[in-house]
Amino acid sequence: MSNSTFLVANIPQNTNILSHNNTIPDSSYMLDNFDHPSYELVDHLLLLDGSEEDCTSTFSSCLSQTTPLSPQKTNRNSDVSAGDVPRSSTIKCRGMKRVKMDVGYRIAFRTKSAIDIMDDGFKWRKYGKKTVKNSPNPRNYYRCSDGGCNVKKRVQRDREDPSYVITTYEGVHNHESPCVVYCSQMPLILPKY
DNA sequence: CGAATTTGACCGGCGC
DNA sequence: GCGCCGGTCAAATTCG
Repeated sequence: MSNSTFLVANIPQNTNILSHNNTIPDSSYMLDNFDHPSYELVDHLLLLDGSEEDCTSTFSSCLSQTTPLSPQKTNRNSDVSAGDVPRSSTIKCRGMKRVKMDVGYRIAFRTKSAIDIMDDGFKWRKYGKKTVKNSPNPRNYYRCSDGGCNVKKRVQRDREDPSYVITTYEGVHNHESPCVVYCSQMPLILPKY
């Protein structure tokens, strides 16, 4: 198996997503602690450098299996929507020059949700929207609105079942989640028994 | 009125 | 080299 992991899980009710620490969370932690009244985490796909897996195709084709797909080259002639998880991302600098760089950490989640944007504790700024080939649903691009934080996420509805939302996080936050900061500043009140 | 979002244009990568 | 496609920029527009 390559350095990617694929898990399928029905997540027990518990705590909020991405509230663990100041980074993209540990996937097992998220799986253990995912909870939100509006969404249900169904699948997640952890992708590290070098993975060539395609989240959308993986999610779409693996709903009934729990083993990882063998890595596949994105093929323009197939019905795979290329680019869900690129091997590396490009960052465009001023003057439309792009600098290729390793993204380091990617993780994709498939959640059943009526809303597109999960409240993960971070503040995101939308910077693009794109209709992708072979998908009726547009893909939305978000960037962490914290200055200096380069984390991005892509949000797209599952092309086979629009009731599912596929969210791909890319990068690691270099700051605390505003939610964590807020909670840590609150006085600790313990219930009396 | 400043911040956030929308959206058309542009760019680079890749396959042919 | 050309065309397709995904990703990003940035001006225009909308929102609070």
